[in-house]
Amino acid sequence: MVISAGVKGHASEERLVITPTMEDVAARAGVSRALVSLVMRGSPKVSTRRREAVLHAAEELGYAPHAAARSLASRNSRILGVLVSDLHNPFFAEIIDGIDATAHAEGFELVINTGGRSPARERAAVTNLLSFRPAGVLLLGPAVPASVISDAAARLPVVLVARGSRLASVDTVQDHGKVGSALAVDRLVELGHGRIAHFDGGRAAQSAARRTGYRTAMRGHGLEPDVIPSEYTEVAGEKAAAELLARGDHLPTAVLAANDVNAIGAISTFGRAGLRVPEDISVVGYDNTSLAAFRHIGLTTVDQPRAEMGRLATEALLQRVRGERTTPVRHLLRPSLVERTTTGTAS
Amino acid sequence: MVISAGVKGHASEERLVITPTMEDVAARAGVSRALVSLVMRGSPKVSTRRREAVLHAAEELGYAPHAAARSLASRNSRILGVLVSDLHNPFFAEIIDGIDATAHAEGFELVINTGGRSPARERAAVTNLLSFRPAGVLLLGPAVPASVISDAAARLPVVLVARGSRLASVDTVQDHGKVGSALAVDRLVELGHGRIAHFDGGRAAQSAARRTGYRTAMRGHGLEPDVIPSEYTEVAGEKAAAELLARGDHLPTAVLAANDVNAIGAISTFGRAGLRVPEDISVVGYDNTSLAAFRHIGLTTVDQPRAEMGRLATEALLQRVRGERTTPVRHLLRPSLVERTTTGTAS
DNA sequence: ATACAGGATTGGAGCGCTCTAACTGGTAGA
DNA sequence: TCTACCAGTTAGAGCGCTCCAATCCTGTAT
Repeated sequence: MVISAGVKGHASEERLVITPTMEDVAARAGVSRALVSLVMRGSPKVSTRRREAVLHAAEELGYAPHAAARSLASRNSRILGVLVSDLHNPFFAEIIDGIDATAHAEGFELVINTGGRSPARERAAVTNLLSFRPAGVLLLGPAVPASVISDAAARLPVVLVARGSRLASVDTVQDHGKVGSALAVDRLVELGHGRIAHFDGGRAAQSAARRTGYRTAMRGHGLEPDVIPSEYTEVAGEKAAAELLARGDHLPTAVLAANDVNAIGAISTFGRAGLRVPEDISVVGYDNTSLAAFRHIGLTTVDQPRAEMGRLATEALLQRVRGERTTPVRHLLRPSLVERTTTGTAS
Repeated sequence: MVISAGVKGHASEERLVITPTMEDVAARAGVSRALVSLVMRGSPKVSTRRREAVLHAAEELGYAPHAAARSLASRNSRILGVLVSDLHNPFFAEIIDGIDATAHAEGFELVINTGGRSPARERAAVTNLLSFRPAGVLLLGPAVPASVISDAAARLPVVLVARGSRLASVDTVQDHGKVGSALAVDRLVELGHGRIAHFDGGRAAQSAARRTGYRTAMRGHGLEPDVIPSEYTEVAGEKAAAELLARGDHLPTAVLAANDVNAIGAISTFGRAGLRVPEDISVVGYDNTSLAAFRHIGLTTVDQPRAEMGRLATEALLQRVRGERTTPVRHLLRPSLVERTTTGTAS
């Protein structure tokens, strides 16, 4: 049986501490640990004299609060978990950019995990994320079954980006693909185009919405839709363009591509075939990736406000975290058309 | 004075616990908390019967260990801190991709922080990162003063990516800019080029190495270096190309641009001036961003293996974390030339 | 001088976990 | 029968912090 314990000691010894604790700062400033805690949390009920003494001591020791200890003791965390289905995809990178800015402005840190496009790995990633007991999580384009999402949502606030949900406990942020396509079609019609083809994105995310929007808009103008199955890649864009060219005469005068990369593929095929863009054929992309902005390319495209999506998702999450809202929010972002040099009046 | 404390109680009550703790699992499995801890850490010294009982109880309760409590108690963490000077830049996004893969394979999680190109914000970000008491930190292209780096390195393993250091306590991972430039020059000379200009990257990172490599290689071939000050942007590339054109006759037959984006700017200016690439002038980029690979662009460029850099950086960091090495490592990655369609024989 | 208010400060318990040392109940050797 | 041993298990302290309640001031009113 230990008789005399209690001599904490290490704080009073003036040896160099590798990673100082609150106790060390308190000893150096000649105050209690609790007071240091108050100062570190910016409490107003500390006298100026003590506050300065504490800050000075902390500075000298190079002290920074231990986040894990802090969140353990306070039973809440300043961490937001982020699951990205694919970090490689710049689309998500730019959304994270928006999340990052908003979260940091509100004093939250990000713990980022990737799913690598595999539902099994994503599931593990979610469990991992939850082990940090974050204040909430943001799932970017997750491929996990809905049950994983509802389980998580039962424990903490969850926001889905680029994926829908019917759960009342989760918020969602997506772009309005139908509107985006319609925007492009409307403008092309305005420019005098009547034969407008659409290269679609196959079974990939958002593809159906864009296709439907295209069809509806065409019919609204009394025009016949002309969908050519394609994919979200450059090669698929080249292939779809080649199919179009193989028709011979009566070519469309404009193409709404599946996305930017697909549009660029189409443009190179048209170019090799001797067609000038936009004089002979107009091309519109989708996403407004940084790619589209290069003068060398100058792609007219539908802008999907990715950073904005990140911001909205984070704000929605923080509202739940703070308990300001319990009803679900469904953000459907309004896309906009960015006109550059690949569109012109119909020939 | 409290006489009878000790009745923790909450574990034995069978009510639904929102976020179960080890205590809850122990109560349900009919064992001690310590045993649950052993099971969760995969200790071999637990009987099969108990192990299964514990895992079963954990499964039923949906229990996952609390990472913060775990790292607080064990005094070490499974977190790696990552500071990105600019998440917006795809160059870093791809490096993070490599870091992410390696770290997760080794069971580490990433806490990512951005500096937003401002040394002051980066400094704050480093402090923030350290508050998580990560096992180590990776600084990607940091702009902070060297003192911040050495302070951090005094506390934990630090690896610098895309920045050099003389500190024995930090490892560095960079690409060998001199070699990359030389590679491009050598190949151009092989193609018969004699007048090769270089648009440089000004004061930005890696710029000096690339410039020096260019100069040395040129002199090695008995050729006169011709450096035109520029920057890592498309606009700067356009401007440098215009300067070149303004010289009138005796134009170079090839240009080694500062980077890919700079090269694309140069190509558009050349194109507008009626020069064909590569028939009239060859252009080589640097970085091999995804941009360069587009067939529409087909840029010949020097490849910098970004994912590989992320992997090497993470491995170096983990070696230090595990105490396997204390001597510094300086990775100088060997770049390679990727030939596409913007280079040809000298006219 | 005495009481009191209210701001400033502090002790101590406890967050969920790990880790050491100690304990348990067999089993085997003397 | 006694001791030794060992795999399996557990109690208890403590990681660095927050938060509550209790205590200590200091100035002002009485």
